[in-house]
Amino acid sequence: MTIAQRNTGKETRIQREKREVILKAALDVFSIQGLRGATLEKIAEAAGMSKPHVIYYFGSKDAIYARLLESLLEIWVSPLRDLSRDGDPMTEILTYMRRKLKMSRDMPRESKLFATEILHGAPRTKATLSGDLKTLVDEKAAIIAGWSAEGKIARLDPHHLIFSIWAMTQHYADFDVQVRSILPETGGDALFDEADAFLTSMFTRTLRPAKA
Amino acid sequence: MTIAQRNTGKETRIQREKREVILKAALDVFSIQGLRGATLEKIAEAAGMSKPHVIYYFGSKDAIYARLLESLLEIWVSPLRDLSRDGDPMTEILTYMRRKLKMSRDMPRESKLFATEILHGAPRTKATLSGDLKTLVDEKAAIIAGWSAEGKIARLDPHHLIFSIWAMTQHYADFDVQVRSILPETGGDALFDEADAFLTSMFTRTLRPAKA
DNA sequence: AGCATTTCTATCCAAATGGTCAAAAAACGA
DNA sequence: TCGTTTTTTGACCATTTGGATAGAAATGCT
Repeated sequence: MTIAQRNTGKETRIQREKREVILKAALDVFSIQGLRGATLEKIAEAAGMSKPHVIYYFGSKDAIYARLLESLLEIWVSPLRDLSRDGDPMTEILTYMRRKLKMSRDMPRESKLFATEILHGAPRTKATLSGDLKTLVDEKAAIIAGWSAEGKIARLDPHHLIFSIWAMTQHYADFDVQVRSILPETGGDALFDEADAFLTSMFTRTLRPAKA
Repeated sequence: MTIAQRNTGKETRIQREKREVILKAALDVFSIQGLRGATLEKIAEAAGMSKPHVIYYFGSKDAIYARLLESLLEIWVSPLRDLSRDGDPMTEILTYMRRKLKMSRDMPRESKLFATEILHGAPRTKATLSGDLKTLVDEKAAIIAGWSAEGKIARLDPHHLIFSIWAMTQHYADFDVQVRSILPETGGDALFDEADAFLTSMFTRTLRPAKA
């Protein structure tokens, strides 16, 4: 009987650890191969255990994928939550951009997993997108619109501003193969330093309010 | 015997038409489901023919995918080829951005196909990326760097500028599900009109040279 | 130690799927 | 019209793969 079925509520230390290992391995495999391209075999091998063992802990391949996605969504939007009405507008937005960029640098597999999910039509995320995420984005967009109206930053569509931050930062994680194919050989972090400089400059110019 | 095997060199009208139909159907299926998620069955159904018939014309599923990708790459970079040293710098770059945005609007399936390929590590495109594409990008980046040095546009890294155009424009095609989940209901083209306005404004501010 | 529970895997199974084959149907050329 | 070639598909096959089963090994409990 699998643990998923038994599910006595409490989780032992060994269960937590094994699940951890499996999720790590699954992230490696899913992020590159996608849900359909990944096989239980590959995940099991990456996790250093047998295929039935993986099933024992999660019940099904889809369950692992769903679990990864679920725990990811929360982390993924967290930088936006911290954008505060009370801070300096320019600083708040640039800080948000930088935190997203750091996430791309430090969690490229997570970024790719999320990207693949959306790209394929977000079958198991759509509800969250148009629910919690929309609520959050609308809320923060309102803050930005406020700054805009007060003349503290330039007049621009706050939703599209947020999209542009997503697009630009995630690009460096999701399409890193392309980026690195074109750029001269740069060590992992150097690329992100370049990106930081460019994006900081770009968003600074974009946000700077027109002279009154 | 399949046509792919026989391959007498010449292609009849009926062959061209059937291949066309199959490629169209395959694009529909691949762009949403990915290479592994798509099945010959689905492609055949979408093309209105039997599974062996699809094999008859292309030999294998992978061959269809490869063919789609190949013919796509050329189209995909063509707007960049038109960026000319002789034009007005700001106009040239904004025009390039707009053409890319239009491609996202008019060819979202192609955009997603390409995105998925890169996301999964570009296994069959890497050579082209670091070859022809890199050459082209380096060439155009040099033009932009020239404009930059002459003070006709702001000082900025031309490679990252190009990446930013890719990232922003493709975002609206590849992540349209997310974008539309968050934005209030807007008809297909209205979204791209908004995006056009935002991006034009963003890149104008980014590129405008600092006062001498 | 001895029993019960949990952890783990070898083996197997059924469904899905990419692709083959032989033959029917259609199109073509004389 | 009649033989030839091309087009089309139903039936079939081999492999892959997600997952079930049963039992072995380990662990925990008393």
